[in-house]
Amino acid sequence: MDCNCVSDLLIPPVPALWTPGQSHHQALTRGIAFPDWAYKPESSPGSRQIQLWHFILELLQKEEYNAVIAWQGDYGEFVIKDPDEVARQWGLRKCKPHMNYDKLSRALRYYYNKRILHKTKGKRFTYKFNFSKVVLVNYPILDMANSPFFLAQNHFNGGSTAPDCTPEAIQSLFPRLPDSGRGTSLFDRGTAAPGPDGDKLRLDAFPFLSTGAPCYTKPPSLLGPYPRNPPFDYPWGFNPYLPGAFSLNNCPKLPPGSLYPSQFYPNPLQSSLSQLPHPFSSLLPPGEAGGGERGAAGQTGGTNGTAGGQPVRLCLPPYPGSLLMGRTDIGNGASLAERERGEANPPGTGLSFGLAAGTGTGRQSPTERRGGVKQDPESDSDLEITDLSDSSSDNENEHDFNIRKASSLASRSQIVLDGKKRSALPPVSSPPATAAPHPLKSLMPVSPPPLSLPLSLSPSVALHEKHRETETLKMIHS
DNA sequence: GGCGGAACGT
DNA sequence: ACGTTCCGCC
Repeated sequence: MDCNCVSDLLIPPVPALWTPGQSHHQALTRGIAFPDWAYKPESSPGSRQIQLWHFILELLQKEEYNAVIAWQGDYGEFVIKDPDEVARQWGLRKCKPHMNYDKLSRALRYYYNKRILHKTKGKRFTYKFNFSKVVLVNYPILDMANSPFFLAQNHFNGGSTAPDCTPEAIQSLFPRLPDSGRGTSLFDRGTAAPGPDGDKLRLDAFPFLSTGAPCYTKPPSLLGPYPRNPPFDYPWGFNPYLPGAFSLNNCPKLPPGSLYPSQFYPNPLQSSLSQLPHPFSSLLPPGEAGGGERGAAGQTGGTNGTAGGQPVRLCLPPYPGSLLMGRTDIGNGASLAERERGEANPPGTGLSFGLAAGTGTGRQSPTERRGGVKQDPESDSDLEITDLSDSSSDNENEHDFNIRKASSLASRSQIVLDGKKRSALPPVSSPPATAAPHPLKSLMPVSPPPLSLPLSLSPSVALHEKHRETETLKMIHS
């Protein structure tokens, strides 16, 4: 081919697996680590070209592109500050030298119908991700059943399995996992009629769940959450963005034998999403919702802020109310209100940030960076979204549910936060493991019992987790 | 700038 | 399917 603009740009010469003591630089400079399959050349069998929304997330995640594209405004909202540059980068990625913002934006507009994106009206070059969809579609497998988010989603779907959590959807998230290229499903689908029991997740198909290679023995959602600095704890223990647990932003070095064993492969998208903030932040009083950093930083070019005096990269979308509501972005309370007030977005209302992008050193402009090493997670997460409900119109039942659910969840999070304040969960740097109650577990009394699926990952781990769970419950109830 | 139809490519 | 390219319209 006369176009070599993909492989040499996208496939960084980095080890496929992140392990403690390995590839730290690569991982930490971007605050992420990618699974090996994420580095497959796009020309490799079974691979497909990166999708635009993923590329956008990728840019949003990169510190050096903050002047080009950045989270700004409402939750999931981002601004293309330099449309030409974004288009140029996209053209680079896709070997389309004549790409421009007009064309790119046409592609973005195609996402409207898919509910992946929508336009923030009245704000130039501003779009908004529908993270409830993105996240749900991309992270349904691990611990969703235990999360209020999942419950909410279920609720909205009449108690049936969330449509986006179908085996097909999950399969689509990992189209290039080792077996997928050979047509092996992630699911052992029963030969009988498909159904709730007919589809079993093939855990062994997930490299990060496998037991062969040195690897995290269980997904982070099953581990106790890696201790996060308040207010970034996820009360239900399942962070749909899967941040701190293995986000290298928060745990730059996973000590051997730590709560988080050696390696876990984050989904590249998840890595992007790992920078999302506390989902409940807007439900909490401002003082509890992240220090109010967002309001100041978010609208002022919004690339940086401070936390604890340390420079923190704020490349995060604001509060995911949509997640909480288990609805599309449009369906969440904040966005609904936002729409009603013409999408005006008062900054600083309950918006907070997670910490992201570790080093903060040596920022490069995209221009400086051109020709440099690029990476491409190139996840092929399909986002063909089947949203049974019309996101543009909330019926009263859903609205009512939203309110009830929100208050319920808010109180839950408050409980956890209160508990945290008193019990002083160890910070990120603290010795982990048994001392850290699992926020999800702490919610067990009000949550349905966990499905057996995740716990079956590893008997020993399951036992250990069970033990911890018991311990946690003791703590909570004492 | 933003939208979406249409034809087209891969 | 997912854009890319072009374009008329607002």
